[in-house]
Amino acid sequence: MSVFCALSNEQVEEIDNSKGCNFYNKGQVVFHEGNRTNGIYCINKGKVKLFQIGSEGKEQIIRFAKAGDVVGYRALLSEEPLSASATAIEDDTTICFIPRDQIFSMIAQNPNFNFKFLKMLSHELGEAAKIITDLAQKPVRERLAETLLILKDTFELDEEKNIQVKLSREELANIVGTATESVIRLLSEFKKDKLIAVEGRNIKLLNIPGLTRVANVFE
Amino acid sequence: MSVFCALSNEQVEEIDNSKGCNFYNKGQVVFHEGNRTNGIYCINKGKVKLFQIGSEGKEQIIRFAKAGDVVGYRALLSEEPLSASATAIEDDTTICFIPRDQIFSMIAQNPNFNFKFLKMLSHELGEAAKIITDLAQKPVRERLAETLLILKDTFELDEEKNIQVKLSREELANIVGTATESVIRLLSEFKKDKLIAVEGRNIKLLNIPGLTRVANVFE
DNA sequence: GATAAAATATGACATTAATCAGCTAATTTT
DNA sequence: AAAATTAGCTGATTAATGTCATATTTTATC
Repeated sequence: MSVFCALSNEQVEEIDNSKGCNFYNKGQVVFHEGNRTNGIYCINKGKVKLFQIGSEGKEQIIRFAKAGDVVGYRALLSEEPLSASATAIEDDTTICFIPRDQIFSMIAQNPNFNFKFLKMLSHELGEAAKIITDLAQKPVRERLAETLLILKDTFELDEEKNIQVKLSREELANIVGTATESVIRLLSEFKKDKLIAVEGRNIKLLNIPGLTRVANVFE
Repeated sequence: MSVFCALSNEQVEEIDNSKGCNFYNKGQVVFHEGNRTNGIYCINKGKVKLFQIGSEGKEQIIRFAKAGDVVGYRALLSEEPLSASATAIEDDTTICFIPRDQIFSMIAQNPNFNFKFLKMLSHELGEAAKIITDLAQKPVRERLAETLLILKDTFELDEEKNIQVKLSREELANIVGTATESVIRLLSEFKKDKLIAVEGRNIKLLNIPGLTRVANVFE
């Protein structure tokens, strides 16, 4: 549920008047880690990945955002530089920029909007803690299975159980925190075990309970 | 800087009247992962560790809190169960509980207090993202060096450069995400390289630039 | 202060996963 | 359409780190 559903009609209109929309093709940069931001970005259409560059120059994907999601709010609210870069992972991704003052005045005026932000941030923080525990404790195989399940929850499956996002093997590796080759090998294992079907970048989840077992998730 | 410095004198007094303070000895549980919380916990004195239990029953330390810090706010604000457990890591740790209604009404009444929370949450989220990237990409040796530097920033050094917190090798391993034996071996390596001195649970940082180099941190 | 228990230390070994190399398939560019 | 680039795949090898066994030291308990 978007933070903006907390706004009144007038407030939505106010935002509509001040916001600027931009189009991005796959691979185009929305914002860059380390820069300052002066507002937040709302995904209207398409998908983006948020990632940091580690000390060896390797990309680490922190999270994804899709239509209805907001990115860049962390840096705005903490008044720190952007902690991650964002790039579109689909063509025709449409993103609106809402300037800082708009956001701050609405937080001040509208308690609901404010609580939505508090809730969103604290929820994200809980998700981050789970990821930390998994990265620290689970082997690669389990983390990959879990990543597939998280992608399912984030982007949903179509009628044929395909995860509704297309990622390269390398990008999957950059979520899981492993080498591209390991992802390739493990995906074929999952395929052999009839847990998934793979066609290029299309991944079909054939056996979700099975994947959940591999991921060793119990919630 | 504590969130409470945003409060007026009357508000501080109001909290003082409603809050309940408790004492905890080393090892005692402040709250338990999975439970609901109905307020937040302010550390008055002492130190606590926040941790999750991973799927194999292993503890993963997510963060620490010391006098002036607040814990339990994530679960309160997200209206989710507590994502971590908290236990005291020092004797005579004193913690006050501030009930939910107090907090929510102050957030609503006092924009400064509100922004402090937004800032604290979004800052934490940025720290979590860094930890994720490090866990995913850095080898154990670098992560241990970095952990020592983070402990230094959190708890500071005394006049003799000792980190002002006492942790077991196992606890260090549960921050780094490694085996206790690996921590033991790496600490002796660091000792041999004159980066640190170790006396029981006392760790002296002899060469911070050296440790920074090992941790491969560039900020 | 003796005994038990827990924490720390060390070595040998097993396992996981990264790296490297080479090869094939798929895209993109010209 | 050919050439070039990128992505995906596979096998062999190496390096990192976890596990297990055992010894030693420290701390807690009686």
